[in-house]
Amino acid sequence: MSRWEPGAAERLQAAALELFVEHGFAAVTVPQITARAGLTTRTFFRHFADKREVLFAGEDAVPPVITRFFAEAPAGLSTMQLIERGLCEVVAPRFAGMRDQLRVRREVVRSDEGLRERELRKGALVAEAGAAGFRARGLGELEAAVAAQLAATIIGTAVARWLDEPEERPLTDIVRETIAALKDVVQH
Amino acid sequence: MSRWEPGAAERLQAAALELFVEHGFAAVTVPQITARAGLTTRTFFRHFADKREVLFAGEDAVPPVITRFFAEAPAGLSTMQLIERGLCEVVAPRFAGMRDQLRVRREVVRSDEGLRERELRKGALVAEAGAAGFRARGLGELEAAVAAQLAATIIGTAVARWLDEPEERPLTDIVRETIAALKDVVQH
DNA sequence: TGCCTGATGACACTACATGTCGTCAACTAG
DNA sequence: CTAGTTGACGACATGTAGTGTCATCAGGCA
Repeated sequence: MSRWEPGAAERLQAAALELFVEHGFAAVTVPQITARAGLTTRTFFRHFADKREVLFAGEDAVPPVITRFFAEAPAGLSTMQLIERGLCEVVAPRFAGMRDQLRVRREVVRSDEGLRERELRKGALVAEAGAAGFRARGLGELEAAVAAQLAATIIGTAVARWLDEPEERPLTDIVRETIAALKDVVQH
Repeated sequence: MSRWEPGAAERLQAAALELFVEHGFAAVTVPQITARAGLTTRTFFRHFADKREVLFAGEDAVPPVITRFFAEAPAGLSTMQLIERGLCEVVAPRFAGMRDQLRVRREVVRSDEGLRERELRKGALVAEAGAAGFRARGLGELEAAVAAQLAATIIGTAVARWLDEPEERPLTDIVRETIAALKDVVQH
């Protein structure tokens, strides 16, 4: 048996989310979180770089997934085909079954400017991984940057709509609708 | 004659930028900034919500400009025409003559994650103003959100390239190149 | 002359974040 | 079986960001 209960980071995340929902992000202090998790303040900052990060841990795993997708994707696909495949086969499945949880989390993030900033930064890191992937496939700097931003726009908009709708339907459907809307906007 | 030297906010901005360039954003404390500007710490936070904001004050003026552009734009333009006009006639001129200054500022922002986050947030606020404008012109929720994100992608990518290039050339040219690249990516 | 307004100074205080050291279970080598 | 090592955590100290509150005083106004 261990000297401490295992899963410190997970306990901190759970305690933090509970408290944020109950009292709002700004009103919750780190000592309150650690008290609920049975740990000390110092330990919180060993697991998370700052108070906001406790809501985003795990998203660091996404960029490597993007990189792997590009490495494994078959050659000969057009940029937009690559985006659609990547979003529908790699990104969207990661959200499956998490809709309710994400809706809760989104309410917390929405309520605080600082959290919104962090969310944007995490998205930018994912987009940067995408841009690197496109460059690796031979796209020019400009085209790669644009393509990655397009992908980020599509998935961001699609997920927002997916969470907004009262009834859940497949995220991949919404991704494809968003791509269609984007093509429509660009073409006219 | 006034009891204090006028232009407190401007002095604080100038002092802050100087110090950030000299020592890096993280290494500079607010008391150091206010000492150079001849003010107190408390006064700094009266003018700027936080330490980062001193680099972004003034960008709050952009969303109203976007809103006005949409109100005054002639009817009958397609979405992409509207984006090109808005970026070339309203947004790009605001950057004219500021290239060297923006390059300095960008180096500072690049060096700090927190500043990058704030920059993304400011961009998101501008994009939201754009989305509202498109909605006001009759676009659906999804199309408006996508269109605004496209505009943000175009201007963001274009400005980055404008600042990267060794020789300065018209930002509007680069905007049009970026739009062309985007259409090319989407069409294939 | 006297009142009001607004920007600033002065001071106190909370919370976030970090550096450093001590502790002790679990693991590892011989 | 033992000695040394590792790693997660607690305990303590400290620095910086950010806020609330009240005092001060030049300039405007009646």
